[in-house]
Amino acid sequence: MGLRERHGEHTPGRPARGRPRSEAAERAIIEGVLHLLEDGVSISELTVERVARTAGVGKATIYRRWGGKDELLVDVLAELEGTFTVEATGESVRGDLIAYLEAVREMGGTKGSSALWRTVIMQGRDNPKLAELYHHSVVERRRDLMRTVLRRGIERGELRADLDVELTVDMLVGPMLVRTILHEWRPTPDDLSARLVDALLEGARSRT
Amino acid sequence: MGLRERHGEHTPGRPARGRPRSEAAERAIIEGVLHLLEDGVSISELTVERVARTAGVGKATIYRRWGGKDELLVDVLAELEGTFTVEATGESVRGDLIAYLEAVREMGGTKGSSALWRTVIMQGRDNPKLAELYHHSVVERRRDLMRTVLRRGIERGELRADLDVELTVDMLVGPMLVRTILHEWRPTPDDLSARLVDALLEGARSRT
Amino acid sequence: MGLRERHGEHTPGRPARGRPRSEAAERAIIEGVLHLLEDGVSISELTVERVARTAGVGKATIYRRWGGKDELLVDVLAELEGTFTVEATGESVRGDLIAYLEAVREMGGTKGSSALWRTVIMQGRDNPKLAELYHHSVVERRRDLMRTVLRRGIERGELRADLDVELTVDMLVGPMLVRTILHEWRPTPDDLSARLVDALLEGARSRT
Amino acid sequence: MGLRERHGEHTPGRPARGRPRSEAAERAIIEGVLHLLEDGVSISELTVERVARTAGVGKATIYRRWGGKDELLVDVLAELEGTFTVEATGESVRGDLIAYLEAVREMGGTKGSSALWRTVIMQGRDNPKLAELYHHSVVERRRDLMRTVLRRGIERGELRADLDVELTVDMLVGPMLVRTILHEWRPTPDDLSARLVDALLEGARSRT
DNA sequence: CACTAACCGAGACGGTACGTCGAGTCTTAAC
DNA sequence: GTTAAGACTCGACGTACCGTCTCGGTTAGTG
Repeated sequence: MGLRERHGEHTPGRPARGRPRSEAAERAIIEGVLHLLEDGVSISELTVERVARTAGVGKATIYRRWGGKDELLVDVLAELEGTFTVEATGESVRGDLIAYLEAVREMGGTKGSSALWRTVIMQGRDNPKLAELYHHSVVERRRDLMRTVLRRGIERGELRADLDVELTVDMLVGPMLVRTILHEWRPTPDDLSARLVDALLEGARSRT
Repeated sequence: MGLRERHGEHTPGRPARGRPRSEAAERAIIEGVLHLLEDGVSISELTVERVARTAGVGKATIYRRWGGKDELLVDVLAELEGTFTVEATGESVRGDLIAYLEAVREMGGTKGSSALWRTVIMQGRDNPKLAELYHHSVVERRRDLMRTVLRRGIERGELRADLDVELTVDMLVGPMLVRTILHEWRPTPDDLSARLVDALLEGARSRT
Repeated sequence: MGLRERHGEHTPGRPARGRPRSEAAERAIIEGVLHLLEDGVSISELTVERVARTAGVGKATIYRRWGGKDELLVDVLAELEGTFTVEATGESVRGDLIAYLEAVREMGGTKGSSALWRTVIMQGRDNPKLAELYHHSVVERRRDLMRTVLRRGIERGELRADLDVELTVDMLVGPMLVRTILHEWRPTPDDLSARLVDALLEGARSRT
Repeated sequence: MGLRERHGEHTPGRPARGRPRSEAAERAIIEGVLHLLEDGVSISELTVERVARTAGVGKATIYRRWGGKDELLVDVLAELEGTFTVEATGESVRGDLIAYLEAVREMGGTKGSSALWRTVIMQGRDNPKLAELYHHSVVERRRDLMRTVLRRGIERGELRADLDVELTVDMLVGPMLVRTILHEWRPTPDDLSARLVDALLEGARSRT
């Protein structure tokens, strides 16, 4: 995943010494967190102590792999991210963008996912390295998908040549985040993605 | 403000007895938090214990007014919100929207402000009542300003008659939030507001 | 007792501020330790965590008063020491010495007492200040009683004029310690004190 | 030595198979402990983990030989005990006893020796088997030397015929222990042994 | 000479206790 | 009845060792 295996792992240069780290323990920890989140345990209730108890693991085994709760949660989020897939047909820019936003919407709906998003956003100030790491390996990967779609649209002539790609990505991602994370309680109608893409494509100005 | 003065205050019906609450203490607490935030103290370092020490106040004095750190922070955010003003001339929808977004951008740049935003966002799951309270008295007030502008634009014929107002608000607010809170580190060029409004008005579709 | 009230207690100079320390908590802690010792809990099983649980007290409340388990145990020992009394009639040196040794023997037989003795002896190297404090306020007090008895014996002519008082104290205390602490399992016959005193008085040399 | 080679050693009945235990490792461990003790490391700081690190040995290598820290320390003490020798000429009871006590005094002065004594004393309650083992193989051996000297004195008529040998041993050993272990800080004058023996022989009673 | 069982250092494992910190509540004297 | 101060119980923090287990890699004998 590129996020895990960062903390105190042995350097691949020298030969592996001592008992290797248990993959079973690692899985038990991450799945323990997911299980707790699915049970509606909030982030502040998600103590390292409790995760260890749930996973049937010593606290030290957690701290051996991650520097603390935050780093662990980033990896759990990465685990969820692994399930993120987009079915972009490439037939039209409109279709691809809608497919992408639908995928984002589904992710946001996943149990615990938005709570985790919140946490990583929260940690941005406290732990800049963590935030940067997360953004480079998760956020940027997603944004790149959109950039590719948009650039192809410009090349094909479907989108205006002077389009500000970065700004457009923000205009697609931003509203989706507002709905799924900030105003989680607000309903997200099924055709939200389509309406958002259309609004972006057609513009708000009256054309009489 | 509507947010403060909620917790454990004596009912105005019966006569006030004993020593009245010190307004000086209240100011000292809120300004203590602001001072700490300006000094780069992160939210997790912002303990009630530390706030009390900084403000030269007993912990009980804080708990007498607010239910906990979260409620206190909402009031501090409301304090900041009080400085939020928009100079909307009413001359054109474009100008008003740009003026509004510029005001949002300035708020986001305020020291500690985005950290507080993060916190309230974070608390959404843990403390739904708090989130709701915050949204109704701060967020909705802001959104109402935009709705008014947009509806006036529709009436004037500047905006298309079938415009989805709520969605459009999200498309203006969302990207701004992404910049000022999520990707705080990304540069926010001076003309960002104008470019965002224009992109929204004109649409992305190529018009040959 | 002179041993307690050492750790982090407020200086009597300035006025007492804040909630005073709970004497009930203090009693609960010390009596909790005594209760555990009586239940046959060994010193290494006597964790701070367990004492806190038994006494129904937070760990911090213990650490607020004592620097750690060792200091606490010295105070518990002092508590036991408070029950140490000798019924010396002053009629004869022999009688007084026997009475004293009997008192020592009873103390050693007290549940938990010898375990505590062991601990303090043990800590001698690790924590010299603690050991010194203990010796000055407990051990020396006891030895002084014996010195007085012995000096009175010399004045009366019951004991030889050139008697080495310190050495004689050691010769009385040492064997008793060997029996009650070191070789706890060895039987201590009822007339042990008398035989010890007589052996000391009469000497081992054959007198034909 | 009689103490070592107890733990998990292969039964001599069946043929020895596999790699034999490294004597070098064993020496490294014991000398590691002695080295640490000489460096002023206290018993509570003397963790198995640290001993293993110091000796350049895996923890399992220690646990393969001894059941834990306590058993290891008994063996280290036995190592020291090996240096205990008495030069008893047999010419007079007085001379032999003094020679013996001098040997004890020298042992007590050895670096780390008294700390180890303390430890074994300490463990008496927690680990009775250990204490018994230690007493039978170290303490009793020493005491037997004294019993022999005393009985010879009685036979020769140097000592009174009704002498309580056990009690007399205690009266010789006890004061020496008090000085070298309990009151380690008290000076032990060169002629202490002689004065102690003389006091025991002559008695305290005034003989006018 | 190959086999193989038990050793070796290293270090991860599930635990327990450590001593500290903060949460939110309670109890003083002072005003 | 408030105030600042500082106690209280509770529970999580992150660390250190415990005694055990598991690696890859020796190091004898035996077959």
